[in-house]
Amino acid sequence: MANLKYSRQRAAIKEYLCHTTEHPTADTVYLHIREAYPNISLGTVYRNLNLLADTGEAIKISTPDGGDRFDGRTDLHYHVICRECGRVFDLELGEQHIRSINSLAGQHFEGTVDSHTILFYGTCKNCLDKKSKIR
Amino acid sequence: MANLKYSRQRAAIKEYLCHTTEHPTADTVYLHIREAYPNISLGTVYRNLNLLADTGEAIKISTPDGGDRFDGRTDLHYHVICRECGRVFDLELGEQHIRSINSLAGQHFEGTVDSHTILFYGTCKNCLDKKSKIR
DNA sequence: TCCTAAATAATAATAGTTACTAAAATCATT
DNA sequence: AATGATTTTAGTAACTATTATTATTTAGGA
Repeated sequence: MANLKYSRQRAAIKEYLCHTTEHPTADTVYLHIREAYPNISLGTVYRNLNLLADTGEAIKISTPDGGDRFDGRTDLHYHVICRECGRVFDLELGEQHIRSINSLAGQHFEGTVDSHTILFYGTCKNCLDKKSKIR
Repeated sequence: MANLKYSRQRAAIKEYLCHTTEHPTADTVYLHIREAYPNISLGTVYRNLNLLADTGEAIKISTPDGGDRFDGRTDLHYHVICRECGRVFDLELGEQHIRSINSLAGQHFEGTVDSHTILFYGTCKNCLDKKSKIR
């Protein structure tokens, strides 16, 4: 499965993902990496993002609107989408909660459950502050 | 918001969604409704599915691979995707669990959390049986 | 340095979905 | 039942996100 060769482009993409918390889309990654590698192609970005997701070096987050987003943080955690600004935030509940949600689900399903993703919806601190200023 | 006029096509789509548990994609709905309304167009299906989702008469489920799926069951519940066959199943944990997951998340987030969706991954009973026969 | 496999940029192609428009259907009012 | 304002439709074009193709370049072991 892993006949991977080093590439500057992939290294730059991983580097970027690991140092941002904005959960960028492929296109956002593309626009960013482009500053250092002006001829990088969008296809290369997609291929490497999927590669990183396959090797567990990144996480792909499916959101209902807009394209998929990517996260360089790979420990088990969840995400909150702010309904106001659309930004995606990390949310950590702790492994014991994650496991208990899985087993709870397993008890209610005629089969096995081994993992899950949760997408929370709400309003981020920033947008709450903005709203309270208007009132 | 609601200047809705009746349409046979929308009624048929809702009827179908309410009587199936297969969580069809827009295309699957299209192929089905076509049997009764051979000239219905895919655009009409999409428009009505989104309309039903907007009015709360159906739920739109975003899955990582393939198109969105729709569910005529509108009470709060979750979904399990079988990794083997790709089918989507309903899973009910009960309102108290749903609320407690929301409030737990709220405690770990600098903002407010008002809802969430969970997508569980596992293996359905059918596929477990098939696997055990092979061994 | 040479060679092979992998990665790239550029482009074409695909999937899923939304937008547009003239014609048809709905439905309240006559 | 006919009128008319509004919505919905079918058909089609357009768009967005993503994957596939391919000739060229690059990585890295022998």
